[in-house]
Amino acid sequence: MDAQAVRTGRDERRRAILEVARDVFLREGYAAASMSAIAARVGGSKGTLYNYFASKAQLFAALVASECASDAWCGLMLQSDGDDPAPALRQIGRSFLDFTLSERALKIHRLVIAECGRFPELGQAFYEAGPRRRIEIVARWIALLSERGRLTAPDPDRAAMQFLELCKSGLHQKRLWSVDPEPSEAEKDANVDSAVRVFLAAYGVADPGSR
Amino acid sequence: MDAQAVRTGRDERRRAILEVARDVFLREGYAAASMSAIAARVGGSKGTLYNYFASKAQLFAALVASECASDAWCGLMLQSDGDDPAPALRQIGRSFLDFTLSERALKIHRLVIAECGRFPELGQAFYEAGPRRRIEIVARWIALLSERGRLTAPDPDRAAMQFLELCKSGLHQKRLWSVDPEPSEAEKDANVDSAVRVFLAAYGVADPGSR
DNA sequence: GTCTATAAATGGATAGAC
DNA sequence: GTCTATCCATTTATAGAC
Repeated sequence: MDAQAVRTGRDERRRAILEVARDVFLREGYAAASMSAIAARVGGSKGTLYNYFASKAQLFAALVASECASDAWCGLMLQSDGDDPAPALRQIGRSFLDFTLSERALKIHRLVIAECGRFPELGQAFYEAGPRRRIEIVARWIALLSERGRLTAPDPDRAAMQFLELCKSGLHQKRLWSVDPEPSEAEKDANVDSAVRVFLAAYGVADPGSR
Repeated sequence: MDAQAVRTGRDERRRAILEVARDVFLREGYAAASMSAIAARVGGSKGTLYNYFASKAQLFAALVASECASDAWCGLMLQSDGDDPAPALRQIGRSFLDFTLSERALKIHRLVIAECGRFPELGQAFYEAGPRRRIEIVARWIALLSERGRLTAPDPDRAAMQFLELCKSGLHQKRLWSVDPEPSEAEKDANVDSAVRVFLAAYGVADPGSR
């Protein structure tokens, strides 16, 4: 149908605009990014751009919303649910760290934090879609293993938060403040290993068989 | 002397400008803040402003540098060095949390993170003056107690990072993303208490006498 | 040193031809 | 729907009187 073709054509261009807008906003920040620059990089004109998004603020909001909806924003691999918590924790921690230290995650992290004063609802939305979601996934897993008697975590939510923070410890801050270029694989592994050790010292069960 | 009087007059005005600049930059962000607004709020004119700082970027850099030099940026109370680690840890954690969750710390945190792409050396400077300095203070204390046999932390630096991250866990993120208005005293205490528990489970020494 | 006035550029947003 | 051309506000930064 023609209507359908027009619809998909419009959607495609809309997506193209959002893609370019993401690049420009992430690189320049909200205030410094200009609609002119975005229009130029999309290839069209400013008139067309304003036909798709009524204002700069709305374009920015749409961009952040689409980013929230993306599954990539979760960044958590949680497949192994065997009985031994240690290897599963290591895998969770490592996939979390890989995602959370990626250039893409860091940039959007910086941008939303910078602008959540101007757009409070975006900060909230991002927290729910990202950190909060990850905490809940890990908390459910911890609760499950607690029921099975492989962990003793009376407050799974808190334990999950603590574990993820332990995995980040140091590395995320350094990257966020652009001090280190990027941590090595060995550094990441060391962080996760130590996090698992600390976590299990507090929430593990005495298991003489595995020692 | 006249020269001295002129010098202090200049320095005083310079300080006044920096004070206003801090307010404006923290509230608006770098790009959105305008030299006109700063000049107006200082009381003088733009001409005068440019007499003290050659450009917007240099004013911003001077502002951040003065903030780095401020002792307030440390935010760590470390007085009790008795033999029992638990109460000392609680005090360290609580003073750290009070500072790091304060409106002032959060705002400058957001600002520097937002602009460290444009001003990489500022991110570095702030990391050294803030997080890094706190970690070192705590690490030295942990090393001391390890020597005394009250803790078993083979890597004091890592242990210090982990402890501070544990204290923040959850609260700092939520505040940074402007989700929660401000945590209650009870919430802060609960976070620190749990952090101390986890930390001592991993790095404490078996001490039957205190059980 | 400090002011007023202004230059020069760029920003978001819109009008109107096609 | 898309383009060109433009409006109007605002920006950084400077010139020149005092």
